[in-house]
Amino acid sequence: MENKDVAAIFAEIADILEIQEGNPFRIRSFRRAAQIIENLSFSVSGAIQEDPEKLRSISGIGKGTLQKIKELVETGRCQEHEKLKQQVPPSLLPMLELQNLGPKKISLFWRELNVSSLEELEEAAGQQKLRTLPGMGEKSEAKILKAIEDYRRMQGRFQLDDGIEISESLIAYLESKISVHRIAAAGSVRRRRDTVGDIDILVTCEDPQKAISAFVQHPDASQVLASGDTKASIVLRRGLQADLRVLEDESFGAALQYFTGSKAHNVALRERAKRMGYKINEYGLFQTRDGEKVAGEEEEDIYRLLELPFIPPEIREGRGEIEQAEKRELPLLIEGKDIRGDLHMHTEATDGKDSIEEMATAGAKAGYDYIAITDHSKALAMAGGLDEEGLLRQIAKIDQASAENPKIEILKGIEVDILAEGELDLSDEVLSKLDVVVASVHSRFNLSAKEMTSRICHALENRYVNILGHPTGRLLTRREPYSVEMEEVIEKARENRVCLEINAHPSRLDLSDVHCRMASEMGVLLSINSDSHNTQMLRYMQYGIFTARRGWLSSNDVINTYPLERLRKVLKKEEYG
DNA sequence: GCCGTTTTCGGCCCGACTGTTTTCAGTCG
Repeated sequence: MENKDVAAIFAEIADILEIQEGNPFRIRSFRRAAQIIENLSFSVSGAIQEDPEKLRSISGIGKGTLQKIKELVETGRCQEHEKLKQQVPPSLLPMLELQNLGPKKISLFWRELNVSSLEELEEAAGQQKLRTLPGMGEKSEAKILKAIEDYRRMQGRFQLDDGIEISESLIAYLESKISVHRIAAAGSVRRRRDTVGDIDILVTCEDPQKAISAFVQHPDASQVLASGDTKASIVLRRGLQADLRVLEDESFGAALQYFTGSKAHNVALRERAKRMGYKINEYGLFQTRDGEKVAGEEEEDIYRLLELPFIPPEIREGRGEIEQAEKRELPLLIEGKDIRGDLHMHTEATDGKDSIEEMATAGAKAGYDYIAITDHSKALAMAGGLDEEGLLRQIAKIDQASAENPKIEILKGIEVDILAEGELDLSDEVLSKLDVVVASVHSRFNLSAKEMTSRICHALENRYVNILGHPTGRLLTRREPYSVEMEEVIEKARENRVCLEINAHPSRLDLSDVHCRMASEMGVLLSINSDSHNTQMLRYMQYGIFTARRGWLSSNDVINTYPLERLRKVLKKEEYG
């Protein structure tokens, strides 16, 4: 059982308890446990078998949670969860996703009107039955119908690149409409999460009312969800929600801290503040004893007064960053300027658009010392994958291009398919002629976790494999990762001196941040690759760096920050870490 | 359910907006 499965069950327990109006603090504990488990850098099933104390020592995992994890790992079920599922129809739970509808109302509809599914809710609202209940009226009923419609239409989260682009355009729009003092995007966009659920913009300006009205009149706003004195929410045509908060200059830093989150980070920070005799909210840091405001204008001041170094937004996820910061043991996170090359890109030889020379020129322009050309292998017929002969011709072309391009080293590579049983799509003989071998799964995604794990591990045993490409195959917002026991794959990579890829394409970002941290803690090296299919895509590197930072990586964890000579040693497996 | 340099019991982050009220409950972030 993988961490995310265990986490999902705790989250569902919390949902059910919420509808039953159970103790809110108990509910919060289950949610917190779910979040901790999902973010863990080791697998709970391994820990249960080897060292349960490792779990128990985490703040937020107590006796009860540990017992339930143990039960889940050993039996695949948990009695309390099974019992709760009997008491509340599971069809009730998706209703929690509806905007402005929470457990209290859902429970009310269920008790009073026997509404137990989205469809029944829609029917009851259509028949104007909801408005007869206490606290309900005509408007609430209409809102629920709208929320059902939105739920069916909206796909939920958006890719980070879209989130960044939309927030930058909203900022430019506001700057063109009003006299802005300071403005910034907060939330998951600022934390550079792989997907974003909404956009948070903070602004200080001359005239707050004008900011709100300009915002709600944005030409791309399809809906205004709220519009108050200091806060407004709109839904953009693309389906993404955007929130604006208007602030005083003296609170900008506090608001930036507050709205950057994550929620888990803020809760932990507030607990610390409280222990130290302070109170934090979006307006500032205040002394508990006399209410005096001691910080607020700059975000840095808040961390400084709490006796912490500045914590980069990318790692503010409540994954132990505050404790590490307190000990001054946060890693020095990798930065864009550390990258010296790009080890995964395609050309017109297969499904890329540009030539070897054009990719090399683009690499040199990006300031790289080296690139690797890694086209597809023959199993990927759709992409015109290379067979042994084709690859030999490609090798000759790369040598030629390399001779003509003294500015940058062009490494000879391939992205070779991992076939059904874990064998590779090209012979060892031809692979041995290459500098870089990226091995990737592009087919048969539906294997069981066990089969997929052994398939990938088998491929990693090939002595020519250097990098496991996009290790879980996910496509953000479109395709779930295939099931695989990542801890086993990481262990196998370490044994065989293979690196794991962070595929920087914004729809992949795979390895995920959590798995990056797991890999680095287990002593495995990574490579951040753009997987470019044309020269424009080299810029995707930045998204891979965001993911690496979110995974607590420093430049030493990432082989394409190494000078060429050191990189070559790693690729020849003479050196590792 | 979790936690403890005030506590093994009694707390648990906090403020804005909306719709329903006529002082507040529910929801959200």
